[in-house]
Amino acid sequence: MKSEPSDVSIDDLAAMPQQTVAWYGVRNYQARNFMRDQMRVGDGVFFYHSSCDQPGIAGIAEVSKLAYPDATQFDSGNKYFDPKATHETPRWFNVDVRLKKKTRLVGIRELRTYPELASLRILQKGSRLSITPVDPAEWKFILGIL
DNA sequence: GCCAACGTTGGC
DNA sequence: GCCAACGTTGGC
Repeated sequence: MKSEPSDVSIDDLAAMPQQTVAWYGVRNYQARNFMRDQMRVGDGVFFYHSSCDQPGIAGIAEVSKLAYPDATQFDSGNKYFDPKATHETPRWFNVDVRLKKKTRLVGIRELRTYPELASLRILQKGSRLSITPVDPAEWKFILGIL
């Protein structure tokens, strides 16, 4: 899961109550569907810093709450407000994510050097999705290089 | 700041 | 349903 550290960094997450953050503001249908349809409590998450000086994996987290409606879609003063969303039929969801541990920063450049990660979604050309699945083999491999 | 690669919008 | 125009993402 990508986060801009200027918004929420791994250290910000560590400082939050229960070291948990609601993953609000996702306004992409594919990313939403991953959260809503596939992510389950206890699923592992790589916390990735994007759009910053040192993009890369900054820590490990886990899903701590199943998908639920993203409150920001109903707030007309919020930048993530969606006039087409209603409480009856919410359009956007978020999960809660809890920090497991901060790791060394594994930069995207380093990630690209491993043949084992050649098909990692985030490394594919044109991949802009903020939430992407990680294969079990990729997950294990990355754990091994931390 | 650039720009490739997407996603979304809206007229037709 | 097509597709041009526009907006966004995100590494560099």
